[in-house]
Amino acid sequence: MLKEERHIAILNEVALHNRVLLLDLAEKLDVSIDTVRRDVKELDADNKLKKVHGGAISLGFTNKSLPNKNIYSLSEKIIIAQKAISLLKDGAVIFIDGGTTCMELARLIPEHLKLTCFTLSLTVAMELLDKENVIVIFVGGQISKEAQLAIGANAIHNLSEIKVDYGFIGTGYVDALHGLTEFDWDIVQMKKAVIKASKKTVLLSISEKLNSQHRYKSCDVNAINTMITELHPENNLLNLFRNNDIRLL
Amino acid sequence: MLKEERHIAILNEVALHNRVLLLDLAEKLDVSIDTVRRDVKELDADNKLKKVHGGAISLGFTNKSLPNKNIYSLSEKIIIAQKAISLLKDGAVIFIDGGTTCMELARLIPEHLKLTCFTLSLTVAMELLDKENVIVIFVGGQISKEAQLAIGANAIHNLSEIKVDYGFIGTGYVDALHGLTEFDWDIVQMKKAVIKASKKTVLLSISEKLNSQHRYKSCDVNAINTMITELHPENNLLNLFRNNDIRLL
DNA sequence: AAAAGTACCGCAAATTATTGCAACATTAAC
DNA sequence: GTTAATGTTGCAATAATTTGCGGTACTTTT
Repeated sequence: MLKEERHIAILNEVALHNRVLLLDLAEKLDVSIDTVRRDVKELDADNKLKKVHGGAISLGFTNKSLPNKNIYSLSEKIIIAQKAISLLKDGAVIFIDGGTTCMELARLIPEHLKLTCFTLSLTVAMELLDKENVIVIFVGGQISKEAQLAIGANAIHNLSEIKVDYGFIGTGYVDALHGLTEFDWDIVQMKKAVIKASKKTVLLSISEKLNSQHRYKSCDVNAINTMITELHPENNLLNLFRNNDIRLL
Repeated sequence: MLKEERHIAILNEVALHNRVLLLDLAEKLDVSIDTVRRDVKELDADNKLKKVHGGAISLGFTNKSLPNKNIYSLSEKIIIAQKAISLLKDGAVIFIDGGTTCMELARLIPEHLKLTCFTLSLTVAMELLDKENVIVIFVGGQISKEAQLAIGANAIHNLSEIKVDYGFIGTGYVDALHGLTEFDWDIVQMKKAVIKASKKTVLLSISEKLNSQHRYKSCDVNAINTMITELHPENNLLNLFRNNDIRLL
């Protein structure tokens, strides 16, 4: 077998599976592992793939995670944010949660829209400062370093004194049976307070989070009035959520 | 499973749920927890995520990396901030105002110093998040778009319920005769509330602001306990302030 | 203060890489 | 056609990396 043939075959495998073990390649191509190793080394030098310990990985696969600046699943989140914005009319009083999806919501609020926005999130508040027609109210309290948002008794108390038209929240995990769950106890307390402070609660979640759960529960799914994913409302993945009186968007 | 594969999988999980336990990762990836720990350590070193006790959290849009704007008279402000920091001891409870000088103070707080910091400023709060030993409490309220800090009745009321050891404030204008003055009525109200909430008030001001005034008055100069400029305390420019019982630094 | 959970260190085993070398094939030159 | 030069391949010895485990130190929680 010619070297060129092998190179093409190797690139094929990598393109197909995103990753390949040298041992598998050696077996498949029926050459020694040393040869495969040398081949992969060359291909790596030519930037055709990335050689790693024990195998090779497709460039596309690795590059995707390199630009860390980019928000994970940004395009899906933009779809979600736009659906959420379609709910809003001038004069609405809303709450915007933290998290990247809610951040997109904040970012995509149109300039002309007149809103009053409550938030617990420093970054969301910063983002909203650019919106000429948005009144921003930060619900004070101790700031969680990890989540970059206000938590604690004071924040909860402050929330207890308001009632917004829409509360847009994210969640760490969501499951039709187990409801909205989180990793952090503190965060759960905040979600509960937000839900209580909202006439209508709108959940923003990318579909990848569906059917996952963690230790602490924020609420049941039917505590949510509207659920927005990047999927079409009729999508089969949402079937489990169709039973409850949830509006799917 | 290749190491790179795991790295990508870990970043996915972190991006998806913001936070994950090492134990969960170990189970999901079917490797020992030591391996996951080492992986997370590497990813942390590469600034792909943040490793925390027991798990990892997403950098997300945490990566503030705000372009260090050209701050006017930065070197003077650094001198002032360092003098201010010399007042602080472990366990102190302080308030930090908005403005670029106070921002420098926040930025230059040493890592080891254990503080509880109240603030009205979004940017100061963001800056303080990086300080491991600083508890950050944001005094909530409506956010002024220009000043990027909380103003209004709610914020003032919140301030009325606290008493900090040191209140570090800036001012728009300062004059020995006319005291501290501002351009904005709203801001003056906040300064007053901060002074009331501080056992000792420390004014941070570059010398360029000395002997200037504007329309609304926050307080008289002798309402200030300590005044810090970039000048040596014996400098003649400070003569007018030496009369009052102000400590010059 | 005690207990549980977590992190760090060093070690040994397993896996993978590298290197030098010999065998073989291919190419080029005479 | 023969020879020398070059390139390729497989092998073996050695080096490096990776991984899980045990012990210990450190954190957090109770």
